[in-house]
Amino acid sequence: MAARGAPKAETAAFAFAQDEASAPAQTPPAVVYAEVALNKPIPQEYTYAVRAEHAARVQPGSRVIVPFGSRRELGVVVALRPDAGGLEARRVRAVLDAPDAVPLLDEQALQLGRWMAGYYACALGEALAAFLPAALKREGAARQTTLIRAVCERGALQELESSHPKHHRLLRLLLDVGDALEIREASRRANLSTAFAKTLVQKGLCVLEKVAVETDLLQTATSERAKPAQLSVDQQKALTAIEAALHARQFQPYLLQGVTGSGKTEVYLRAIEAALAVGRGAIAIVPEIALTPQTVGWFRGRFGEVAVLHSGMTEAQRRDMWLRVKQGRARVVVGARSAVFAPVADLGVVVVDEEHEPSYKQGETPRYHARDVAVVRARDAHAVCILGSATPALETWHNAREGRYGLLKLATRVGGAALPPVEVVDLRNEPRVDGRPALYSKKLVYALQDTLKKGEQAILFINRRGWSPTMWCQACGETLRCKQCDSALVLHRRIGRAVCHSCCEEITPPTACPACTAPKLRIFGAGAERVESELQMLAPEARVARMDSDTMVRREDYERVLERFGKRELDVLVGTQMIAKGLDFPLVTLVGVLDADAALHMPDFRAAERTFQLLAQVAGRAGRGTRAGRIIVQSSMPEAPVIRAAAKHDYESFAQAEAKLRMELGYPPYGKLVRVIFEDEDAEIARQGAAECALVLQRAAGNAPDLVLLGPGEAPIALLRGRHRHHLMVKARSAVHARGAGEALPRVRAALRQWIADHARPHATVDVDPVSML
DNA sequence: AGCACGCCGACT
DNA sequence: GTCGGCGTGCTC
Repeated sequence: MAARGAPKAETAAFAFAQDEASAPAQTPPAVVYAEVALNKPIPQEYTYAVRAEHAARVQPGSRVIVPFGSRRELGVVVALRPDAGGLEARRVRAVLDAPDAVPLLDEQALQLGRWMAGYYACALGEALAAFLPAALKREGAARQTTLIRAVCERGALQELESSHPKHHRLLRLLLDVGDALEIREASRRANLSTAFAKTLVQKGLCVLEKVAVETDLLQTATSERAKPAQLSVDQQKALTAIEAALHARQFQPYLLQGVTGSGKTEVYLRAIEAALAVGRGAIAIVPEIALTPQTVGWFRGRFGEVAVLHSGMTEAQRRDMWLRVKQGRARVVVGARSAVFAPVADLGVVVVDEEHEPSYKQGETPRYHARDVAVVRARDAHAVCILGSATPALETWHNAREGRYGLLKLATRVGGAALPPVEVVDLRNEPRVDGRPALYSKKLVYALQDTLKKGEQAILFINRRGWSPTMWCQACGETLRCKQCDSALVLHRRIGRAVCHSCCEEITPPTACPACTAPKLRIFGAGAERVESELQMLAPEARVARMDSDTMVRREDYERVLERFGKRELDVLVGTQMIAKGLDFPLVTLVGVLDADAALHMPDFRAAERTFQLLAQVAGRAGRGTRAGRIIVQSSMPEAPVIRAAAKHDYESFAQAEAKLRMELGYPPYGKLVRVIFEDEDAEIARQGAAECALVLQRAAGNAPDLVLLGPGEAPIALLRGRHRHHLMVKARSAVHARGAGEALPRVRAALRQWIADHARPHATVDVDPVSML
């Protein structure tokens, strides 16, 4: 909420003196006072006087411009009061402006914001900032956006390569896109500030374009999805339950569990239809990666006026969409994570598709989980919340089992196609190449050749970008690491650079070991780039495309590749996460997972769950047509229970086994986690801060039963962007199961808040219900 | 988070 | 002598 146009030379003292001098004589008196929440990590609201001229426009939920120190800030009014609440009158400053004729946030939004601030331990203003599109968080709504376009040849890259690596990265992105990009968007994608874009313009390599783009990028897409005349028995049952709750105006969360192809989407669409029929609105959130024109098209095709909120849109477009919803011109919203906050009046249905997706957790403040916000929002609105998944998060599974969520199961695939069998290949038994397991097992190679011979298609999945994730020196054993992050650099051959996947920083790969100067670095391991390349050697005649965030720079790239794949102009898709979801091609009869263990090795109690979900999702891509499918999963630990359960498509037995472990260890859903991350440029300060804070928390906890402090210790990513990281974890048994934790946890949280308030360094971040432990 | 104020080291 | 480092404290 940085306000623009702040008076340049005005100091705090000067502004204060001026207010004071003019207040009694000339300024009209305040008619009311406003509590204003600012988007800053200050656990407090501020009181401002409201003069008569602004009174009508200053309501709870209104945005206001206020003086704050020496600056102007945009904040949100969270309450009005008749007096300044015992605050010394001369210390109260006045609201400068109120831009909205009508409050942008309603009472329910403020209530949800308060819940978020309390639950996720952030300031109210930070929570409320999540409700507004970026363009409305700044003073003076932008009527136009600035786009940047590269106007040079690729040759210009070379000059920047070693001297200005950041400019090089940004310019390459722009050249790859080959089109104008919003300046903010381009900078965000290159993980840079907008300053670098401006330098490129100054050098004459790029130009800026001011455009008043108001059109919806995805508007053109309406994909027909035939409305089935008849629902399956399970679908009908689910819908009947949903409609009953909807008509009773009763809060009801549901877990809608069904494998891919079982018809969850049709249930969402009918539920939304039912909400509209009784005059209520609806929100559907889907993982960012699944928010394709096709998905949006299903909703547009059925409902016509659908607002889409998506990160691929410009700020102006998102602002317009948001306002369209606010004005009630669109009653159905489809969007990614942040769309849970869409200002839909009289919400009847909230859908969270693929509710287990970790991307629903926001990585920055406010660190909310969109699925959990959806449930709370539905509760406040007396709405139905539908959480859909084939492989629910264990938390959701548990809630359904305990009866807190209704369970709606879709048992069969529509059309009755059976899930194809999974064949697990033990990589340890494969002949070694260079002392390392081969990338492709013999079984996978044969299956691929067979598939190609039959004119069918295949999908190969590897959960890593780039060519090779490790470059190491045989002489001294060192691996090449990012200086800023300490994580291993990944070789990307196409661009000929070594890239840090943590901070996006990249270097030209050195020819000699930086540590011991031995002349050669060896390459070890594989990413999508290498998988693709090796495939070309194994099956030279195969027409292959790679889909990962390196090759899919533009939205159109993605669409075009899928279109070609659908038209059988391609035989094999190689890709990362990006191809794990949603693809529905009847001629795909083979799915290969090259390294099923990758996710299992993550330092995370959810590693097994992730692995299961990933395998199930990828497996769902095969055999969707009439021909039988095959799934080949390569693993170095095929006896692991997760792999075995995944091979049998047996979610329930996996969930039960996993639940047992979680219960024993007190992890979610049987316990609650709060993670605190301590960061500082100085490793010692980070370490000591963590240790000291841990001690304070331990004291606050006393010897409460069922409340455990884990750590402190180095975070798995111990160095990120030049900041050393330590962390600790508070683990509390769920109140239902525990005695004592109910009181101890709030006590610990209060102590934590206090400690953070008292210490500027190291910087501490609180992550409630963390989803990543890195 | 900014940002101003305030107190100690290497420069014209 | 001063410019500038970043610790500390405040913002209605």
